[in-house]
Amino acid sequence: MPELPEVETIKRDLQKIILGAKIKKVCVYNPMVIREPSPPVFKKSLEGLVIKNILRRGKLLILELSNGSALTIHLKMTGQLVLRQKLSNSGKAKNSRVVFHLSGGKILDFNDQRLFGELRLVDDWGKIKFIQSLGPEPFDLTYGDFKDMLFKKKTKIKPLLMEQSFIAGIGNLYASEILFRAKVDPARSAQSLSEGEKKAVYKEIKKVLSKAIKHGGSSIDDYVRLSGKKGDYVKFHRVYGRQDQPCFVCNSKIKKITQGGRGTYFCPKCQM
DNA sequence: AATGGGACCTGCGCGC
DNA sequence: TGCGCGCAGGTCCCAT
Repeated sequence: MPELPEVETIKRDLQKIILGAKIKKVCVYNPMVIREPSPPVFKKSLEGLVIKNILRRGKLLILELSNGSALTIHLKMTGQLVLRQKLSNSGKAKNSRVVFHLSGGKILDFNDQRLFGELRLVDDWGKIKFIQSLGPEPFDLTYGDFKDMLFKKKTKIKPLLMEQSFIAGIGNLYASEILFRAKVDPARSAQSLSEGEKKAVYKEIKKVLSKAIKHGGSSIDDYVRLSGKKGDYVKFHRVYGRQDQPCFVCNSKIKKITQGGRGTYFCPKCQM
């Protein structure tokens, strides 16, 4: 499940491999993932453009193109961007939805089992509603900002960390991991955190995300890097996916609860 | 403002 | 072996 570290990893991989490449041909195998414009216009407009810049905002990838437009890619749950050496006779892999044939013989495959992923071609990516609704990037955040943002927030801290309009880029997995390391109960009301706890959460947001980026993200389920290789951060997970297993710190059983329809993992002793 | 639910999808693992 | 079910979680949307 791609969150900020996974998307950032893909962004950096893309910068090394496809920056400056020309989009020669676009093959659409499932038009459902193209949100705008219509799939035929999407395909026709993209062909011939050069990839000038590659950015990330929250969990969204942004490819700026030579005519000033931008291709945005949201991987949602199961989306993958994979560089293929070659494809089978059908021209696609199992879940290829859109395949970009680039100059230099590079093939970029947008693969997405569950079809939640979204591609858009827009004139001005700053005007995308989703972008405008995003909160600050975690790495741009000062502690003063963060403290102000928590002020009078009654919401539980864990769902709050996942709210993209609050902070951009944190999803279900990293929210649990951050709170474990900060020793904060995920069910606590955000405004009830002590100064020390707020500071701990703030610090762990940056620490966990940057370490995860350093290790190429977390490959559980579908996420892979551009090369098809897995991200390495799973070995640092302390709570995510570990219900009923012993806490690495105190040996208590890790618990799983549901918050806002999502699984939350935590240690009932370390995070009292 | 906060919270809960459903919707969008598919494949997997479970129990029977 | 096979069927049906619940579950995974990013985001939007609606209801309370």
